[in-house]
Amino acid sequence: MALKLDKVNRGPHLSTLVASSISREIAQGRLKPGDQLPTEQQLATTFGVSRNVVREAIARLRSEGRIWSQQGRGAFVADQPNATVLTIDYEALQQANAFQSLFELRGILEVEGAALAAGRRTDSDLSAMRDALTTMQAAPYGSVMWLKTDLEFHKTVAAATGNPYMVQFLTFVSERVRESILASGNQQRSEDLAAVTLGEHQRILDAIEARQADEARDAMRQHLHGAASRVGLAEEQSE
Amino acid sequence: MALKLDKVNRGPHLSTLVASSISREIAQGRLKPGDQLPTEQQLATTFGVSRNVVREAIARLRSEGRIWSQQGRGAFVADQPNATVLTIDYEALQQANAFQSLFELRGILEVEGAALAAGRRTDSDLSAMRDALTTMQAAPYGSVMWLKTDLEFHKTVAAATGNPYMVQFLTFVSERVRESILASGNQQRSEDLAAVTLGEHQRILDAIEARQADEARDAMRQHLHGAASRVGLAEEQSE
DNA sequence: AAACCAGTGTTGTATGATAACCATGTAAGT
DNA sequence: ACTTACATGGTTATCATACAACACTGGTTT
Repeated sequence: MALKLDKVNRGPHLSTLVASSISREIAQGRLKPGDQLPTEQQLATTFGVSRNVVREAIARLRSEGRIWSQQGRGAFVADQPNATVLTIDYEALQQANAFQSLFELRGILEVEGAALAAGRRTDSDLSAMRDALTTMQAAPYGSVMWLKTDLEFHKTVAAATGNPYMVQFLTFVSERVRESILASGNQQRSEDLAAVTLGEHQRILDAIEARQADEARDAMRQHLHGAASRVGLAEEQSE
Repeated sequence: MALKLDKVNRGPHLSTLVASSISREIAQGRLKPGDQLPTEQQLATTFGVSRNVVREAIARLRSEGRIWSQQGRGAFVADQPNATVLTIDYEALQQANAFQSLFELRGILEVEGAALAAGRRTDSDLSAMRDALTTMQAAPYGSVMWLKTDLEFHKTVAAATGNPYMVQFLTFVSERVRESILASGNQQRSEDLAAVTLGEHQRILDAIEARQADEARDAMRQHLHGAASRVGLAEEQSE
């Protein structure tokens, strides 16, 4: 059975392909809330897979709250999607403007988070941030270890806000952003950039240590601005 | 009159039970990151279900990023959970400080979103916001319709940013916040409050129409401040 | 010692069958 | 006329089995 779907190589599981395909139908409005999906048998034949695979895809979509199903009736598109879960489509992020939007959202959270952190940080928060910074200094610029500790530093800043959801959301968004950066692979390597980045981090740390919210906000904003250009984001937003 | 019998007697699917059971094992540390899960066959026999059901449960957990599996090797507990999906525990939100944290996060997104909207809104964005405001005027304060259009207004503001993720995140967070408010049920009813709330909305709308970002930010901040007190949030944050 | 190779276990997929359930129509009973 | 019971077809939920693809292991050969 040669599957002649879109050559989406993401995830070698057929159920993943089927799930994202149905999900796309919903997102693009070809399947509206309340609509009944084709029967599992029909889906199986149209996708050229077994009914079992379709069921795994359905189970996934159901757990994401996108559809609901009832025995003897069928499967239907849920009225309010994302009822309990928030997901970000990996493939959609490959488009530049989508990535830029997510980066912007991350920026808002980071910048305001830094300001909050400046007002609330404890001494243990501070030492955690320092630790992350020193380990980042040891790692070579652009390496996996470097990126990891970079994210760790930002996470410690978020943690200093004392707002657990801030940590959760920021981690989630940053993770998606990092994935896209790694996938696109346009990461310049240079020791100069390492020093610049570390300096920006240091400035954030200093501001938070001094409990200066505005300065922290500004430092974070500048850091993200620098990070955007380093990654090759146009950033032609008017202000 | 048919009374509301056990509506959920219709047991959740077996795959859901299996999935949550495995999920609990992970959450409670009996299955640590990196650990290999029992084989599908073993899980099937221990749970007393078919291997097919186990596979649907696995598919679900895999989509949630909790586990990963490889053909010929087995399934393993993922190092970092919540890789692709973001969830918010409904139970945890019942605690006041958790709710307050989520409200704070929502505030950041709303306030900065309003500022962005002021810089980017189109005329159609503006008319959508006006429509939401007029329908809200017609609904009685505190009614379901009122809450719905209230959320709709905020969604139109988010849409005016042109950032789809802003809409997605804000909708998700606001939905959780609204659920908690409805559950707690401490919603005072008063015509005065309706007028006040509508006035706040109007001010936001005017600022966005005039493309004044700072004013929009301030108006939204004040609106949320008012909404917080109306819901009975202490809000003793220092600034 | 390194490369090859067969065997075994596991996941991924396909296929068929059965039970539970829903919706609808029709006949029987009141 | 109205309700109840039954029959029928369609759908999901679940089970069972079989095969293909892949990973790992250990022995054999080179």
